[in-house]
Amino acid sequence: MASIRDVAKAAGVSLGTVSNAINRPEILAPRTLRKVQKVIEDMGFVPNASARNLRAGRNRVIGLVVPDISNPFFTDLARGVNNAAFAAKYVVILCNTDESSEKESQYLDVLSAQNVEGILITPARETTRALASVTEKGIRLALVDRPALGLQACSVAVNDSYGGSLALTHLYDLGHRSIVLLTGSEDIPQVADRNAGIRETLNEIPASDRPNIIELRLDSMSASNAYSAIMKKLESGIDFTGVICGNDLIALGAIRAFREKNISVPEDVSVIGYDDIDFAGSANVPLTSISQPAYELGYAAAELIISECENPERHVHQRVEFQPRLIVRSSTAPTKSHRATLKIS
Amino acid sequence: MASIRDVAKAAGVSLGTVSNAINRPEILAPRTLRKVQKVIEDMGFVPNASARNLRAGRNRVIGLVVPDISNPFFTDLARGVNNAAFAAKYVVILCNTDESSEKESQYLDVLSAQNVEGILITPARETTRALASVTEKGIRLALVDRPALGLQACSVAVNDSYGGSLALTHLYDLGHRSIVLLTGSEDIPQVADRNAGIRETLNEIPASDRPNIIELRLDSMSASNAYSAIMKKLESGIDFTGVICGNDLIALGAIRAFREKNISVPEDVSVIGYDDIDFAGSANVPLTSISQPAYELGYAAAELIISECENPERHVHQRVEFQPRLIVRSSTAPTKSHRATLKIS
DNA sequence: CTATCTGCTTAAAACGGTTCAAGGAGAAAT
DNA sequence: ATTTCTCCTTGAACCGTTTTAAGCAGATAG
Repeated sequence: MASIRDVAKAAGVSLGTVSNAINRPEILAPRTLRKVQKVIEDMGFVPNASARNLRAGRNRVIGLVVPDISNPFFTDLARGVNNAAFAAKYVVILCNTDESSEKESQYLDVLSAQNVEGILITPARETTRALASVTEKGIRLALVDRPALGLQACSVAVNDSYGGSLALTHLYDLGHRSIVLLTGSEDIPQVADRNAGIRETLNEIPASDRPNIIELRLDSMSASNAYSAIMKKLESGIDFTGVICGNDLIALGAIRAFREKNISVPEDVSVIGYDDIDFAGSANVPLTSISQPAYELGYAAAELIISECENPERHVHQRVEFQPRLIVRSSTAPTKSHRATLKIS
Repeated sequence: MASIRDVAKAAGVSLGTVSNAINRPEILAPRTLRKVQKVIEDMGFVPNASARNLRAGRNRVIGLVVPDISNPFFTDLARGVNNAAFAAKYVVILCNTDESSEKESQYLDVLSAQNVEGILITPARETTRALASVTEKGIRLALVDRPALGLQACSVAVNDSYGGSLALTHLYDLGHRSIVLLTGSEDIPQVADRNAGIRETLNEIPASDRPNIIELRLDSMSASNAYSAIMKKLESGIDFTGVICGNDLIALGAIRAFREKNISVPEDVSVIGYDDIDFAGSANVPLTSISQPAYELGYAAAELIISECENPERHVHQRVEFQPRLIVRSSTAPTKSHRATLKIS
């Protein structure tokens, strides 16, 4: 590998001049500059990033730590991060923790050893300790889809509570007054927040008109689990007209169960998903869902941390919040009685 | 940030000894080792990777360049790469090229500036030139899901031709003799290979019994495109009993069209997908599909390149090929006439 | 003709590690 | 008591850059 010295020798200048040609071309005499640039070109010289980083203390690398890259939400997020980074000539190290906080803390060590300038993370649990030690090492942090619990850091999030509210309001407006809430464990902050949003919205409704909520918890938020849960629930008859699902796969699993029992969606039961995955619109019953701007989330987070890295002194930590959007498709409809009232009025 | 010198001072030893404590603990006297380790622990010292890399010429970083991380195939692949890397204490820089060969070559430059030890890549097009220049810089290369076109490099691939053959054979065995091939552009090597496999298998069948293939090309391999294509095809009646799809989304789109036209899957038409995405088994009609071991592919590729990095002299380039598997679910069945013959015999 | 200024270029000192030849301190052998 | 060994530890060189202070030459001014 050619080094800056080789270039200097070949160009007949000192090594400092070559460095200037690369980093501050404007201070060189035009003739010298051209001469050096030609040699660099000819030799295919690429400055060694390690040496550069060692000296300058910067390396244009950020880390992205996510719990599950297979989840389309995080895949989109990662795309956003990557594109924002690419635009700023940064590079991102992807760390997938498989929801394990042990792996997470190991990855944090690796990233700090790699000297990354910043870390974007969706912490598995309340990993505040490990995170604090990262910031102590001077690595900037931005929390994605989690609040910055007392940490000096930026954060980017989706308003999950509002997302829950959106779902409930939609079904409420369609006349649904008995609704199954088919979701995962409240250990997952997003789930907890959405449920909180649902309850809050519920309380704003006059008690007389307040929908009845039937909570069904799944161990794992998969289609097959949802299918079984609904099948079991249907054994004791059907005492609801709407289902709010923790994600789209759950919704699809539920719909499969309904179809099998000859319960029509949305005529008999309305089903609303969450995440608006790619396939939601092409599903057998195109799915009404809550869309999360995952790509934008990632893009914004990366921009935020990169601007902090470029301009540490002028940076102020901020909290960016994105709003989820209700995407209405064909899996939700007014209840029969609601349709009747609509006709009357 | 604490440096190795600070540790040395605090522990009352020389800086070389600290280095040895980290890299070759076995040569230190146990007492010294413990003393140094304690100080390292207390100070939370993490060696600076840039300095280390600068000196040692190694940094335990590999790059992964994929055309589309949103594609579940590449997502799984990335998970495999990440896990294999993690196990070997390597770290991976993820580069998503959005199928653009310009972005790809820019990423290759960035990676070589970052001094990565190796690059795993699924080249967008025939990018041989840019790749050759990468190997010249001493960066090791492994091709993923593409043959190593004359390059000195390892490669890891899935036998796509065999995958196509599997699909055709499955339908053939079920008695299908008129089959729609609903796929994307043959510019995509995988598509081309699968189709080649199909044609090859076709030619091995006696002409008298050879299925008729109706090729339908989609601009983009999405569910909605597939839906429209099938709807249009059905306008001119139904002259086929089976559909081989370029991927699972296509299959799901096709099934939606059939359902809408009251054509039953698999009674009237058998549909087979490709990729065996996560959701395939939970779909409304659980999908028969060809499963690609994407995770294993990634894992193997990463292992391969890491072993090459660790042991350059002892390494011989190899070509690893994985076989796709047929996963039979409920979207394929014997044709009516075939069922009849089965009953007779 | 000397003094001052301007505009480039250069030499040398970091940056934070790894590695290796050389040194030192005990223990064992003579 | 001296020599020889063994086992650790040490100091210094080096990796490839960036950066800064100093140097040099030519131009302008006095």
